[in-house]
Amino acid sequence: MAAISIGRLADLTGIKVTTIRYYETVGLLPTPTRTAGNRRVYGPCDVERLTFIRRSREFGLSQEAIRGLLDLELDRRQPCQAATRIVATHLTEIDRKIAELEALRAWVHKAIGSCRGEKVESCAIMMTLRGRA
Amino acid sequence: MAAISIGRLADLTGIKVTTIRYYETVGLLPTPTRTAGNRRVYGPCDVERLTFIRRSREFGLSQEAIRGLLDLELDRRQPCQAATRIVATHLTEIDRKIAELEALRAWVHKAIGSCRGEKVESCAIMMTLRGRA
DNA sequence: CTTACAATCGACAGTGGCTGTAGGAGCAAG
DNA sequence: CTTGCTCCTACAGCCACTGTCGATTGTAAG
Repeated sequence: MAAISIGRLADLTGIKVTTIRYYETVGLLPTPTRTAGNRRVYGPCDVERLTFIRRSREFGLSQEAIRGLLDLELDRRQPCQAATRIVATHLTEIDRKIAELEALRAWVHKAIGSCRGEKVESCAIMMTLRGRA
Repeated sequence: MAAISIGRLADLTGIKVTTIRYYETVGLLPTPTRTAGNRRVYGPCDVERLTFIRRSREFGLSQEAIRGLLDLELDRRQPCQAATRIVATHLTEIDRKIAELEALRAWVHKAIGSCRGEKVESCAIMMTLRGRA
């Protein structure tokens, strides 16, 4: 059998040891078996599952979303609409955040552009922050 | 004297009562005087200061940055380079976040686009999440 | 004056997704 | 046997708040 320690699992997946233990506490990873010396023992399935989690996190998916996708992995013969829905919702969220940041960027950019290097009292940026609008 | 209660201050500035108390604990607002019945009493300066904080938060500035700007407000005759630097740093950070989200968006969009409505096992999105890359 | 109700009080837990710290115990090589 | 690495649990901290609790104070109506 391929017994894998937590450190080895960390190396294999690129997830830190502390984060692996954290994922266990929040239920993203099942509680593993232990050695006589109380060390966690993992197998190939855990490598796959944790890799799936890492990739999902790289996608920016929330733990809740990842939980949903992991549930779908339990029965791979289902149609994949549920998966698509989760990821599409996430895409919408990304678009919303981008739009928010673009608007913010324009505002901050404009404020900086109108500063003429004056004193704090008359600085356009500071005026904007004090302003009533 | 214009004695202002915490609730009135909240209405005047658009900041929640709980948040005002929170700002006091973290030092963004000074500890106010109290009535005989232990209620916080504010004045016009507090309205100005809290408005400044609200506007700065709308800019997306961190508490640390806001603290820096509030310090500058203490001596308004200084040149405003320090203020400009704080806000410019923030702009850079916004740009970085936008770039990050754009890249993420492209990746997620591509993954969704390649899904052909199959079963979970063969779904392109799920394959991507399982993948070794 | 009483009663009802709104406003306020302090303290502390929870959010998400981890990271960091403290103080140990297990285990292989030299 | 000792050194040095990995691993263990438990808990605090990050950010910027929000929510909850029961207790107290202020105020308007009856």
